[in-house]
Amino acid sequence: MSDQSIQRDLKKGSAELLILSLLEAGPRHGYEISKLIETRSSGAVSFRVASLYPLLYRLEDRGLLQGRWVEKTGQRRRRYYRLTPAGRKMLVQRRLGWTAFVEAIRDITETEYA
Amino acid sequence: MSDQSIQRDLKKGSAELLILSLLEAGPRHGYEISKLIETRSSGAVSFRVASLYPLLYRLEDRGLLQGRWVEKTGQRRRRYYRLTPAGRKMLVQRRLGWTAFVEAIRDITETEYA
DNA sequence: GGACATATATCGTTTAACAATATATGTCGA
DNA sequence: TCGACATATATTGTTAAACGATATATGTCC
Repeated sequence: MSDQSIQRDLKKGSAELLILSLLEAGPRHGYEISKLIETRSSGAVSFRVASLYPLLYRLEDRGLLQGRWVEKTGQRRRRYYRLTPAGRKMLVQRRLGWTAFVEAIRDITETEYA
Repeated sequence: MSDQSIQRDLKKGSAELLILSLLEAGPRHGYEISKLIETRSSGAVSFRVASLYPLLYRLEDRGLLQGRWVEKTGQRRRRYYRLTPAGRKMLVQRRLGWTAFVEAIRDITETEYA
């Protein structure tokens, strides 16, 4: 397992939390979400389009997001997503789950020599 | 994506860190590692045997662990694994990578209303 | 008009955790 | 003695999420 695939696997469980969090403050479109993830993490984390767009579709299918096409002159068409009430509830759950998981990893991995 | 599969995916990138960490202090066998993960995390994290044993084989194949069969009367045979020098180096990398990842997630997801 | 950022779409590949199942031994109580 | 349970390792096939690659299309800037 390369460092790269570790990074890939690390992302698997956290992607949903990332998207929901970024939509908490208001609607955003896919490309914007992608760039936010990169810039806020200083490049440490990024999602490829072949991961991000299907993830948005899944979240919409599950009723956590609602998408809306917006077309303006001088811009490519964009699909803006906003959190549904169910999405907000799930965000709360995902934050709790992530915190608990990080704590569990710390409990397991902290050195015994400390 | 169910809560259960999220938990599954969360584990994907962290399993290697867990194993390497638990072998830092000395050799352990697979079943022991499995129980340690459960007890130290108070049941929050556990790996099934169909995940754990193949992972140990992969780590040994990659030269990060070295396994040794130990048979004692009054006990089932056990395979004890210890960290190789390469495994210790990898452990350092995995700790750094995990910390960086957790920080990145925090940077991306922290609420904008704070 | 050429390079690059913006913006979305999708096929096929990879791979790690797991459910299920199997084998085998030791312990403890009824 | 027999059944239940913990200990201990092994393996087959399934599932699902990120990604590489590729595609389409528009806006900007030199």
